[in-house]
Amino acid sequence: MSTTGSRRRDITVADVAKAANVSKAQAARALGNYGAVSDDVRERVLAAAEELSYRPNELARSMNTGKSNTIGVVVGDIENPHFGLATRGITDAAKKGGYNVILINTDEERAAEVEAVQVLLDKRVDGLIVAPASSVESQHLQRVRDSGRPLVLLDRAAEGLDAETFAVDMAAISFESTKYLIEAGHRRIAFVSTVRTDGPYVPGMVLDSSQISDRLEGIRRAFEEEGLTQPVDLVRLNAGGAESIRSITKDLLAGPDAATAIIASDGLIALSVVEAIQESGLSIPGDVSLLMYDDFAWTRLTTPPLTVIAQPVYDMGKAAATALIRQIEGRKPSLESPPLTASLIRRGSVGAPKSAEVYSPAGG
Amino acid sequence: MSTTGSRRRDITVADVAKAANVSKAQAARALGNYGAVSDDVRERVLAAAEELSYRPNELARSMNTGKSNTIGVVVGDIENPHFGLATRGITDAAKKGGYNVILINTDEERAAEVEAVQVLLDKRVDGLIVAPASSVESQHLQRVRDSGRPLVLLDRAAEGLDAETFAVDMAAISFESTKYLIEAGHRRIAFVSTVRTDGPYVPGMVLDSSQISDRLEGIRRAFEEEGLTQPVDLVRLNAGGAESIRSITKDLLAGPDAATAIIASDGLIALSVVEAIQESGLSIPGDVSLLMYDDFAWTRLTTPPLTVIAQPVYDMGKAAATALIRQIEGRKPSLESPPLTASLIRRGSVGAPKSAEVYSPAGG
DNA sequence: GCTACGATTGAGACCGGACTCACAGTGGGT
DNA sequence: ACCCACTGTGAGTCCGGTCTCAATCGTAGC
Repeated sequence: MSTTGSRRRDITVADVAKAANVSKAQAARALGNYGAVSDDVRERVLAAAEELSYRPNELARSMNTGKSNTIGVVVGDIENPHFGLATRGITDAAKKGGYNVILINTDEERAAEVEAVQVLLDKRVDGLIVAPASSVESQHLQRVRDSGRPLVLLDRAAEGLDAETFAVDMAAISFESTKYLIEAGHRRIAFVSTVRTDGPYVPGMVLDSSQISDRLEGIRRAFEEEGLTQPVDLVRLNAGGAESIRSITKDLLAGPDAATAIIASDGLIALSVVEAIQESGLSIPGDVSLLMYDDFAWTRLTTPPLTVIAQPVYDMGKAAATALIRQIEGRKPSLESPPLTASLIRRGSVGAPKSAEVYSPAGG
Repeated sequence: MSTTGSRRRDITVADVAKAANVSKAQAARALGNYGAVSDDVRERVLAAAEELSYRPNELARSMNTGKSNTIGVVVGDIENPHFGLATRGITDAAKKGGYNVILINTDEERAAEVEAVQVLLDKRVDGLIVAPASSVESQHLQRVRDSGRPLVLLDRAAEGLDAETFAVDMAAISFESTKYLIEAGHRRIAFVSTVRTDGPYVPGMVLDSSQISDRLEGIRRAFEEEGLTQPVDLVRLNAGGAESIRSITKDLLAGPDAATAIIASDGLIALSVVEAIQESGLSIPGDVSLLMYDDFAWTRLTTPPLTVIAQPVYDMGKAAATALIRQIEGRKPSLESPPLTASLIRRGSVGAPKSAEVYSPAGG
C-alpha cells in the first residue's frame, strides 16, 4: 500500500522531479501550478508526488514568496470567554480567507505584549491583530506599522495610532446604561474594573485602557446630563483577583453612603461581586442593582437573571480578521463595515433603589 | 533618533555584515552567538545590528535548523470555555518552553481536523496537540506519527494510537457520580450529550468520542454494582443546538417514567437543560436533579448552585504541552506526571427524587 | 524551405540564515 | 627556531522552495 519504513528526510520537489524524470523547475511548476507545463509532464509529476506522498514545505515557500499566510493574534487572556469568542470569530474569518492563526496570550502585561509582537514580526506573519493592554503606550505597535505589516486593533483603541480598530462605542453604551440606572432612581452608582492605576480614581486621570476611560466618560456624561454629578468615590479600579473584588464590593455596600447599583466591568468581576453581595446577606435587585458587561449565556440562569451590556464579540473578531486580510491583500476598504454596537439587555438585576424616595423629586 | 523613511526590504545579516565591515559568516556568528568571534567583531556587529534594527528572519532560521519552535494545537471549539482554559494551559507551558502556538479550530468536524493536521505538518510545526473529534477514525493522526513528529492527545483518546493522552479517567468519575445519584435515591437518571451517532443509543454501540463512551460505561457500572440496570432509554445523544437540547429535556421530563436526574455532558448543554426545566415550571433539585461536567465559576451563582464534575482542564493543557515539548526535545519522560483526576463537587442541584419512596426498599 | 513566435524545458540564482571548510595568525612547548 | 593546537575569519554550500533567463522544439505564415 503506502511506503513503509521510517522517513528520515522530507520529500522535496527535487525528489519528485527525479522520480518523474523531469527537471526540478518543471516539477515545481507542475506542483505549484504556475508557468507552462505539458500535460505529460504534469501527469508524471503529480503521480510521482502522490506516490512519494510529497508535501510542500510551507516554510520554504513562505521564505521566498514573503507570505506566510499566517496572522498573529495577541490577546490579554484567552481563558476569558470574551476573548475566546472573539478568537473564534478571528479563526473563522482567517480560515475562510486561507490564513492560519498564531495566538499569543499576554496576561495583560505590557512586557509580554511587546515581546509577543516582536516574536510574531520575527516569524514574518502577514499581519497582526492586537487587543492592546495599554491604550497609552503603543510604541511597539507603531513599530509594527513601521515594519510595513498590517495591524488591526481589537477591543481597544491605541492613542496616536491610525490603525483600524474594531470595538464598540463604549462611551455611548455606558452613557445609555448609566442613564437607565439613573432613571430607575439610582444615584449612588459604583463602577468596578480591574484596570491598573497608580492611585485611586480621580476624574480625568489617564487610564491604560481606552475602554475603561470611555465607560467612565459615558457614566460622567449621563450624570451631567441629568444635572447631577457622578459619585467618583464609587469608582473602584485595580480590582485584581476574586478576593480583592469581594472586599471592594463589601466596602461599596457598607455605611450610610453605600452604593445602590454596581456596574461590573466584566463577567469575572460580576461573579465575585455577586458572591460578595450574597455573602453580605443582601439581595439583587432588592438591595443592590447589578449591571455587567458581556452577555454570557449563564447570565440568564442566575436568580435573578442579570441585566447586561451585550457586545458583538464574535462579530468584532470576525470583522477584525476580515479587515486585516483585506489590508494584507492590498484591497481597498470596499464596503463600510457594519457598525459594531453594544446593547443593553434588561433582565432582572436592576430595580429601584431601596431609598428611592430620598432622591425622588416628587416623593410620596 | 531612529532610521526614518520607508523600509522596503528587511535588514539581513548581509546588511549588518556590510555595515560592520566583516564577512557575512562572522556577522552571523556574532548574531547567532555561536562559533568563534573576537570581541572586537562582536561589538561592531552588535552595534551595527542595533543601528539598523536588525531582526532575524525566523522563517529562514527555521528552514535550515528544521525547528520552528512552534506547536500546533487543534481543538474542537475555542469558544467553549473548556477549550479556552485548556488552551491557556497550553500557551502558558509553550511560552515557558520557548514555543509559540498555532491554533486551529475544527468545529468538531473530521474533515476540518484532517486538513488542520495536514496544514500544521506542512508548516513544519515541531509537534502537535490534538483533541480528536473522533476516537475511532484516526488515520490522519497515525500519519502524524509516521511523519516522525511528536503528537499528544488532549481530552480524548484515539483508538490504536499509542500517543500520550492527557485526559481524566472519565469512567471512574462517571461511576462515582452516578453512584452518588443512585444513593440519593435516583433510578431514572438521564444522560444528554452532543456526540453524533447514526441512531438512538444502544448499549455497547461504538461512539466517536471515547470520553462519552467512558462516561456511559461508568454509568452502566454504577447501576450494575447496585444490582440495577441502567435506563438506557434516558441516554440521549445527538443533542446539537440549544433548541434540540430543550426539547430533549422536556421529553425526558414528561410522562410517568420521567427522569428524576439529568447528567449534562457539558456546560453548554446544562445551560439549555436548566432553561428547559425552568420553562417546564419545575424546580431544581425539588423536581429534577442536575449534574454537569466542568466546574465553571458561574455554576456557583445559579439558584441552586450546581453540583458539577470538576476537571483539571488548565492542568491538562499545561501537562499536554509540557509533555509534547519534552518529546520534541528528545528528553525521556522523566518524572511521572501527576494524575489528572476529576472530582465531584457537591453543591445544590442534586437532591432526593420526589418519588423516592417508590423505589426505596424500606418505604414509609 | 525558411523565419518567427509561442509553448516547453532545464540550469541556476535567490530568499536569509546556519554551518562546513580551508586558511591565517598566535602563542605555548621543546 | 620549529611544530602544533587553537582561535578568528571569509568564501561558499545548503535548506526547499520560487522564479528568471536562455535554449530548444514545433509549427504556422509566407
